[in-house]
Amino acid sequence: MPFEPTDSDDEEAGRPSPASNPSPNVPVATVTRLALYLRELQQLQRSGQQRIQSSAIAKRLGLNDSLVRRDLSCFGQFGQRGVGYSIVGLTKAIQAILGTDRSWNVILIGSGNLGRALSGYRGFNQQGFRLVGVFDSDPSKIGTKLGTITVSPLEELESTVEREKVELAILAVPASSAAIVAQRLEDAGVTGILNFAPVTVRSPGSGLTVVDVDLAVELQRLAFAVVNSRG
Amino acid sequence: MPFEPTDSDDEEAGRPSPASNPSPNVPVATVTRLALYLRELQQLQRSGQQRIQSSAIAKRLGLNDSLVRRDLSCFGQFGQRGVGYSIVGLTKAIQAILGTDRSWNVILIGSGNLGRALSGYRGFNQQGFRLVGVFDSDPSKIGTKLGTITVSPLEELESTVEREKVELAILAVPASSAAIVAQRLEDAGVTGILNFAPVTVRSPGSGLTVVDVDLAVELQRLAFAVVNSRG
DNA sequence: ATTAATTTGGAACAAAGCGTTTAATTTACC
DNA sequence: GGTAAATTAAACGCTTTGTTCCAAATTAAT
Repeated sequence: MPFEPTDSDDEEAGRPSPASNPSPNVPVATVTRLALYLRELQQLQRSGQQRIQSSAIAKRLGLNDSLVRRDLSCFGQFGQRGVGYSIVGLTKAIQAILGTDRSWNVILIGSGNLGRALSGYRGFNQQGFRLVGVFDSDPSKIGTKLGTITVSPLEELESTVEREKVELAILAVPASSAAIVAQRLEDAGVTGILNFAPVTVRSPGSGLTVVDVDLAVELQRLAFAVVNSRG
Repeated sequence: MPFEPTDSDDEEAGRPSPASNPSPNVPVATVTRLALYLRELQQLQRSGQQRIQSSAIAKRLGLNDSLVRRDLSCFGQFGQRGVGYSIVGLTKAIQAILGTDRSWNVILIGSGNLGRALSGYRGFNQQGFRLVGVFDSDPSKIGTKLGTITVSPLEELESTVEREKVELAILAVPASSAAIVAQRLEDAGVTGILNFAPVTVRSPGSGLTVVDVDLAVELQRLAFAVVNSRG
């Protein structure tokens, strides 16, 4: 009987940290893996396959089958017992979970080396992220083209955010100006920042969400892992 | 009495996963934070400051003081009671922990948009990572300059790794060729790969360490966090 | 039809990681 | 000397994470 309500989560309550975790039931690690499942599924879809089992997904990523199922069952029932998952169905389901079943308007701040590379990154477009503006404060950069997009002066940031309903921004500016630009982005109404600047761009309790990617930190993590693996 | 031996870790033993975690006592999150502490310390050092307290480091990163101290005390005693930490001393200590107290020879595979951006990234050099080669399979790229380095044909990969004692590689090639190149890197003797290709480059149980950075995945995580924050 | 095999769903369990708190120790300053 | 400040180290509890186990559902075969 599948008629029991699924609100078994307030059975033993106890939420000491009400604002710390955005969505209580979902582990952070699950979200990251979901994106990886999506990557594999899209690859399978291109190969023409129709159905897939949790065990096959797990094998491709070196995980346990039940972990895959548990990750998915956090959000609903997407599979068919005895059969498996429809690849297109599961793809759409995961996209809906991640919020990439629609298009996101994104702007890029900083047209240096990294900014130029990011503007041309195909993965963004393929996952529904639409680059609608590139900004820089350097006058010599303004007016130059990055692919099909022309670099605009930083002054036009606010107006573009409003006009294009921009929600996400990619921050690829020097560390020295990152904090100021982040504040302007927040004030302009941007709700999410992918921050490549090697500084802390912390939201002071606001609704701003920041995901940090520090390339030097990643290399340091690699160095540590290498040093501590042989021994 | 501070004379008790500090091997309290085998008191209740139980290591069901012997090869999964390189260094048992150190949480992964600690390593990541260590790199962030280092970032802040280097910034402080440039400002000419001599000493720092754990509470000040914590405040800069939005953390708890005791977490900073506990992270550090995983590896030894670097502070002075009643005083705090010497900035230069702690900087060197963290570098020693991370393995960046020496120079690492690094090669870059792939001279596309992302590869070009990474080759010019100052953060790598500042942390002791020395780029000693850039490789590409595209004949039209070979011979072109990335900063001071000339792009070499992929065929020379193995000889360069041996000659320059290369330990780390940055993989910035298309997904389709990532697995093959990764295998070649491992065979050549590279022990660590920073992988930007959106595919699983898993070591089949070898000594190879891989750190993945998938830019699309990061944006998807951001989208999820944004969607699930307002509610 | 009925049975057997496969596969998901979901609860229960166990362990590890993580962060905070508390007490003890050392240093600096008055 | 005594007090305040700051690190250490251990202990505690909570959260998170991954696995195991069993029930439910579908397909295929007998």
